[in-house]
Amino acid sequence: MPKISEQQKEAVRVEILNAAREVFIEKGFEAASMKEIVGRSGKSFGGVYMYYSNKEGVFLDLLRRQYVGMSQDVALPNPKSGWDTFRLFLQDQERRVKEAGNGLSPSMYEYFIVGRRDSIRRKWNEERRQAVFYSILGLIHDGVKKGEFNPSIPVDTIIHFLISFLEGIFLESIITGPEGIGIGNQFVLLEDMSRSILMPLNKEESK
Amino acid sequence: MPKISEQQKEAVRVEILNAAREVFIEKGFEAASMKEIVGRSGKSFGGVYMYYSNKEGVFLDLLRRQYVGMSQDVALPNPKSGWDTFRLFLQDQERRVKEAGNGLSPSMYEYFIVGRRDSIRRKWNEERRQAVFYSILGLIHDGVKKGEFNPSIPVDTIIHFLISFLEGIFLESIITGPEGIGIGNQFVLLEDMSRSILMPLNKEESK
Amino acid sequence: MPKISEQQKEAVRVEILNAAREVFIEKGFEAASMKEIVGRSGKSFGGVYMYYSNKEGVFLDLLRRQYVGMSQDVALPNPKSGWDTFRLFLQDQERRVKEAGNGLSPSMYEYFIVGRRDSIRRKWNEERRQAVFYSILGLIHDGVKKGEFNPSIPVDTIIHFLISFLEGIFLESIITGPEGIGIGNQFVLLEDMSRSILMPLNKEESK
Amino acid sequence: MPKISEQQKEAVRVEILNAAREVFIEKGFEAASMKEIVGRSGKSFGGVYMYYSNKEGVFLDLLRRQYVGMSQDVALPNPKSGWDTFRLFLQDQERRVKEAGNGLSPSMYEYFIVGRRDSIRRKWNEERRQAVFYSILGLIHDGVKKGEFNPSIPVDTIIHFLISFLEGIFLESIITGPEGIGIGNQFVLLEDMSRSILMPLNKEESK
DNA sequence: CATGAATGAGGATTCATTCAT
DNA sequence: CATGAATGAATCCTCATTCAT
Repeated sequence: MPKISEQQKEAVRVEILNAAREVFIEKGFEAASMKEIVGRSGKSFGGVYMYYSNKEGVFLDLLRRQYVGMSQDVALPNPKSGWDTFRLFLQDQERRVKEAGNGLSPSMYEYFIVGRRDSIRRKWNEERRQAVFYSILGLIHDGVKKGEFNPSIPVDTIIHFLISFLEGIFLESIITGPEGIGIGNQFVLLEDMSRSILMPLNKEESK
Repeated sequence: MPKISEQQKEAVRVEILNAAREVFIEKGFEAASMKEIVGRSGKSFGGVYMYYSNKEGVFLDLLRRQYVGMSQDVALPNPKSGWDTFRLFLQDQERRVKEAGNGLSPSMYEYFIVGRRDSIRRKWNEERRQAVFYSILGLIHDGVKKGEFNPSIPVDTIIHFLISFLEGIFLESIITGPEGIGIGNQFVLLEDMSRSILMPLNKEESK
Repeated sequence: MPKISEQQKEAVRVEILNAAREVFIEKGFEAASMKEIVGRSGKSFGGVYMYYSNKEGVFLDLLRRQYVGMSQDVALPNPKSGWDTFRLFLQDQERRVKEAGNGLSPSMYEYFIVGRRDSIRRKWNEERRQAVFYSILGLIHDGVKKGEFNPSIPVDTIIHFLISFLEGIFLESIITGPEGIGIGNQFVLLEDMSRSILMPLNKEESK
Repeated sequence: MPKISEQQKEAVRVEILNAAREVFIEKGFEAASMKEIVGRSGKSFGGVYMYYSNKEGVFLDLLRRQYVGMSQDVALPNPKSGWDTFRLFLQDQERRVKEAGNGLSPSMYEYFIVGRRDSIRRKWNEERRQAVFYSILGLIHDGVKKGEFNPSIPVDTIIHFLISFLEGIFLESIITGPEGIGIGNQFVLLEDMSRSILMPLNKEESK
């Protein structure tokens, strides 16, 4: 018979994670200290280590929850047109890009860059990448099924390109700042390109 | 009257930087230790600290020289057509992307991400970004001057977009690895897009 | 009126001790963790601490039971000749020596060595030593009573010597391993010596 | 050009080792803390770690120096009779046994017992054992060469037996204390036995 | 100019024991 | 009686930088 319920455990985890998120956001992964996470969480060292076996464990739970959240957003059934859904996705990304510097993304990039040769970190990154890949794939399939999209080039390439661009503009927003890189204009251009790639028929129709 | 000439000083700096590059590439910025840099350079602590006031100084000199090198490549006068030059630029980038994980880029991203709120690091990043920005701007101006390019959208936006994409694919190559992200295909798509944006008249001419 | 009978209590103790023995054998006394003992016993921290007030308590109960077991073996009435009984004792020791590294002995030696200045541990060691001393004393007295033994030197000295040798060969078996120290030959030599000390008359008789 | 001479380095090492010896003797290997060694040595953490890479390194240097010292004692050329030399060896051991509890031996036994499954520690123990083995072997060979000794049983077995006994009486002296185990009498008995094994001719002569 | 020994605060993590439930 | 979550001091070790020589 557990002494505290799963709900209570979850509540404790959330307390720890909230403290940890603050610290990781302020300091990054490496420079974040367990002492500070422990202090801000109002717990003791032993208390935190009961829930997570090390700093990396705390960080990965934070990442995992973030991506679960994101996937659920996308996974919602949607009655809109394929293109409208795709545009909503882009708008959502634009919004996220603008506040990229204030969230967990910087720590995450640091974590994956520094740990690029560590097999465990690579696996986590792979999962994250797959999640994004399949999210976009779903959007495109949706548009294709609805007869709206007729991609003129392999879908794989389109998605890889989109991911590269999105990762890049995230990174730019983080290190250069959201101002001065014309985020809005970049997304307008991205939308135009996406339209002409996914719906090349429009052009033919306009002939 | 200095006891050793500027040339000798430069030679020492190069020795230090060569050692430092190795260490930064292997360990990243934060995890690189001055002890190892000192050891590999064959110098003493005091010796290294005579030329650079701290680890950051070593790293920044390394970055600076790398970007000076890159800018000079691009700044060479060139007799080719504007589009050919632009394509060469893209090909050069593609090549760099493929070996991004083995160079200084990972350390650099780590450095700028972690230090995104540090004004000194921001300034350095700004310079690096400007260098790339003006390189591309030069390429486009060249094409425009030669009557080949007729950008359909503001040049600023084009460049910001290119930079985002390039930063993104660099990052992907670093953390996910150069295989499995279809670098070649992404660059083909990028070339197509660049052509249709920079030389939209071609389409009309082809009508 | 106790809620659980003494038998039930004993059963719980045995469960705890079985788990504890495993852990102490694997890790030694200091490195053994209560967490692991608790885990393997299938009990809770509170449960274990109800029966033993600390790690030392668990360990000492384990030792105590082991020596009670040993003493009982020896204390059995025996109809054999004094010398045969003595030889059986040596053979039993030889067998134990060969598997010394896999039992509780290493932890025990660790415990008594590290705690050599602790009066409580000294007292326990004294008891253990007395138990062995009187076991051997019994064997010799038996032989003397039966008219077989006629020790040429003080019995005390004989026993101290025997104990030293046995402790030493145990220790050697533990730290150097049972192979390569010629355990069998050592015991043959010990037997020869014992015979010539305990039964010096034989020689004279053989004249 | 080293900043400090090898002699100065050695002096620092000796300072550290003196402090470490005290701490190891008082607390044992595991319980000794680097903090205390650092404190007593009058050095800083970094200072100590410049000379030894970890606690084990300090301890092993201490052991090594002790055994080098012992071997040198024995290695001295000696003009005495073989038996006199052997007796001196036994007397030397007796003296050491009496003060075993106050030296490094307890920590050493702890270290080798706890680490009996660690290949590095085993190797060190093997070396220590070999050193003792060959010391005794030298003594016996000396006596044989001088025509005094004529061992009635294999020399290997004699030495293994001697080592077992010596290890055992050391251990007894440590955990039970030098009083009450009749060290003097044990050594008298050992000497008698050794004589009758190494010089069995005496008996025949006495016939 | 050059050396490299020395500093010491700070890092993550462990674990026997307690006590509110 | 029994639970097991929580405590927090203590562990070893690292490393950028300084400064006496």
